[in-house]
Amino acid sequence: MPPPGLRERKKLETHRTIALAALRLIDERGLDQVTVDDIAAEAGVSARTFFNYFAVKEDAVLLAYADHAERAEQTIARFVAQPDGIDAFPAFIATVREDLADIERDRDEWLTRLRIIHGDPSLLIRATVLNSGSRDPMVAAIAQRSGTDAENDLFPSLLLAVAGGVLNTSLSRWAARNGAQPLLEIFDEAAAAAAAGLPDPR
Amino acid sequence: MPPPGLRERKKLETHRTIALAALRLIDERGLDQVTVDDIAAEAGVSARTFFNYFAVKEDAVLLAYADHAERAEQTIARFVAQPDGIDAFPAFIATVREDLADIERDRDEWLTRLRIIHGDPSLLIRATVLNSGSRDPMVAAIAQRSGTDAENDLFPSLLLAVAGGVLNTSLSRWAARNGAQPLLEIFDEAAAAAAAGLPDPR
DNA sequence: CTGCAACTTTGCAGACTCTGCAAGATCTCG
DNA sequence: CGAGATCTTGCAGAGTCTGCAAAGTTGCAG
Repeated sequence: MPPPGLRERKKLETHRTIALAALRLIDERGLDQVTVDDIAAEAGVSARTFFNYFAVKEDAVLLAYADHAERAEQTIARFVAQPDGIDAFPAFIATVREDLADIERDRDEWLTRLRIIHGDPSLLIRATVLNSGSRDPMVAAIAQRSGTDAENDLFPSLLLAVAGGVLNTSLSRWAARNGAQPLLEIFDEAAAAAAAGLPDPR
Repeated sequence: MPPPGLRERKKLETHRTIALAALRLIDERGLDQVTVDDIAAEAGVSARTFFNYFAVKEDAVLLAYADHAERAEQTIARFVAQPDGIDAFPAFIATVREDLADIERDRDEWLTRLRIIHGDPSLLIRATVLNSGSRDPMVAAIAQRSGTDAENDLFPSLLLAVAGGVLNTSLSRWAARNGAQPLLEIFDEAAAAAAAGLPDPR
């Protein structure tokens, strides 16, 4: 692929500028106390331009990067490339685990984002919706790897749902502790418990 | 508790009338093609009254009954009353399983509702959020039963998240098959797979 | 470096969602 | 029956989000 031109770079930059402006303002005042006009002004664009980048206000908090779809594709590719001989669930967990590094990298930004989400469940809703775009391809990839059928077998969808639960619980706990405990450590514990079928801890 | 008076009954009836009107119109035309005014007119109330019952338009599709909170309390109570000697996860699954009977009872209504939700993921978001109200009490109940700590242990939150995944996957599959396969059958299969730690099916 | 095509930003008009408030209607209960 | 509580309604207004067309930028070929 050719190197991205100025136009492309400007677009990514504008996206990020708006997203960070939204994150900052909403963290300070709360979602309801920040209007689209506020965010646009803070980011130095018109309100109309805001909506060229984000379909709804909430998305500005959630879509940190413009290349959301590409990232999902890459995650799927890495999942497919996991070594043979591993069951689909641990393979999927291992794949997601790799993505957590991105989050640890922008640690404070993500802690802020998660704090905001925790404070306003309507954002949580939106986060689920955003992931739903990559849902079907993921289910298809899981089906292929596990030799099941995405339409007829429960397994692929269930695996994705459970893995999502593991991820969400981990992120939420990590944020609740304000990052004090390493995200990977929490995630590993959660994944192990799920893989064991959630027996009562003794 | 005293028998509910006329006022109380009217309120429940209005709630249900609006909810069913919304379900019908949105099933026909799609969420975006139905305004609050449409729903209010169909239900025979003013638009302002609509908002006295539902905070946002989407809730009219999702809140079939006005006694949402009470039902959640009852579910928790039934969970706490599950026989001793069972681990928290199977006990929770058994509790949720009992609630599925309510859904099978209003079968067509629920199939419609799930079809609408499937067509518009933003509703799925909202459904998650609505459950978030009963989240903390549920987590607390799970913590108590499993002898863990809701704040410090990952187990209770994780259990709830995984069980939610099992439920959502089951409902979604049931709706995808348009009710052809019994919901309980699907749910049992999903619960068994999760309890086994999601091994690859052979 | 010019000029055109493609794309982005912007303002504006307008539909729609949702809230606060106060008046009027309806229910409860003594 | 009558006072008080509760519910419904209309209205004004803030805010979200979309379509459209004008104006500004960028990419690229000549």
